[in-house]
Amino acid sequence: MKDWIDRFDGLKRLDETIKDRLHQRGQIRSFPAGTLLFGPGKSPTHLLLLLSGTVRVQKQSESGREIVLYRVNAGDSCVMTSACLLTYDGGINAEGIAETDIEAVAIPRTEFDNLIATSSEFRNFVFSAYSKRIADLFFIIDEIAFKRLDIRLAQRLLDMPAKGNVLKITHQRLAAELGTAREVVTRQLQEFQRRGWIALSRGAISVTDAEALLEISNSA
Amino acid sequence: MKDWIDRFDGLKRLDETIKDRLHQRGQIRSFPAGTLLFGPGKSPTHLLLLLSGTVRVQKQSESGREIVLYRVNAGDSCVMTSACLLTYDGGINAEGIAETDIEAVAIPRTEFDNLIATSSEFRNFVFSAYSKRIADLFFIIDEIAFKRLDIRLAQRLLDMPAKGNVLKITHQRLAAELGTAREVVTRQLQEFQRRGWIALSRGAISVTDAEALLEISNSA
DNA sequence: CGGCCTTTGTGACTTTCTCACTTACACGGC
DNA sequence: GCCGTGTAAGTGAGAAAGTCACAAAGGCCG
Repeated sequence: MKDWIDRFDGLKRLDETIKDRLHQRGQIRSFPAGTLLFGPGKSPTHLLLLLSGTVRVQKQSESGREIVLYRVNAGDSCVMTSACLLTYDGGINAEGIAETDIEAVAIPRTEFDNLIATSSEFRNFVFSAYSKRIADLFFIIDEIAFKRLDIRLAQRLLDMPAKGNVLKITHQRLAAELGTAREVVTRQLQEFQRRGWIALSRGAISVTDAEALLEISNSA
Repeated sequence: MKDWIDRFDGLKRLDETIKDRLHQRGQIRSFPAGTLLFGPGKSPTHLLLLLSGTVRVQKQSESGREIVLYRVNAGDSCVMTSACLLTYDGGINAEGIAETDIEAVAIPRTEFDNLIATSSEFRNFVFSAYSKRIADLFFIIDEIAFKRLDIRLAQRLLDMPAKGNVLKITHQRLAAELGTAREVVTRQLQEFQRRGWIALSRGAISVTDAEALLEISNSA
């Protein structure tokens, strides 16, 4: 696993000296799918740069329901959680979960601080990662507050990673993706099925008319 | 306006040299209430440190509705918008508006970068400002997705700055605070009035039973 | 095959949103 | 004082979304 650095757009242009130090101090780690990377009571101690797999960041509400906030993909970094949640311990109860098996480079906090201080490219990398996350958050606030559920559901069905056109996902999880209740998702899915756009089965949804889904998902 | 620096918790402990530089490079500015500080087409060029007044950051949805994302108060900084939106121009369409007359210290972008590089205290200041904002965003996502409107409305009525117990605010604006529709707010306010908790008049709401509002606002 | 756990399905009801108007208020000009 | 003219607030009807409390499958394992 050499030269993982060049997999990160924002890091390519770092000085050679800095790259060396990153290589030296960053530890490559892997975690199996399902690992809780950080969460209430488990604050992150390292900046994670994702080499492969995806991390899902979600929030539990008091009522036990949950909502997906954003995902970190290969090539992205967990900047927000790492840099941020370190300074502020006032109980952000979001959690990060390895959605697939993942590989990541872990950079210790002190080294992170060091890099920020020495490299303007690295600063750029970090701040633009922040921006992206914040844009994501703004986006989902907008969606939850103002968009119709059928549209959002259709979008998710199209976005979701699928094998062939079959998604392996439960209604419960889809509800968490959208920040709504399971029953609502079930009913909406039934409506889609009734219209012949999808076919439902236990733990899986197969998309039979992606066109139609796309059309409705663009309809606002 | 000397020693504004000490008004910011996170900056008190800066080195004297750094403080001097801040004094030198930061320009004190004031803006009247209603000024658009940044927004679509007006990206921020400075980091603003608020000395007095409050800034409201909100987002317009495509449908024309709006929702308040967070507020920046005296002693806070517009870190998010400044540092962040500079690196990322992918159209974050949030806007910052002076809600009252405000006074702020403006730090040019280059100087900001410089400070980040040289002072670990400043880094801390910035990152913890970020954390706070992000925590705010997580919080409102949670609220919008899961909390009942009557409860949220009651909370806002209590939080809102009031003279005596009269709030000068329109239903429209309250709706934006909560990310909902005006009619919904109107009806809910009527219900509160019917119960004798508030009295409504054009452009103003007077709270007559704060106890009751408090009780309902804690009821979940 | 019979438990047992997870996932789905449903009815009945409440809350919230939307649309399309109507009514009230406030202020400035005449 | 009366009259426009905006802005703010009120309303009815119907649709969408969320809640609650169960009922029915589906799979897996002994």
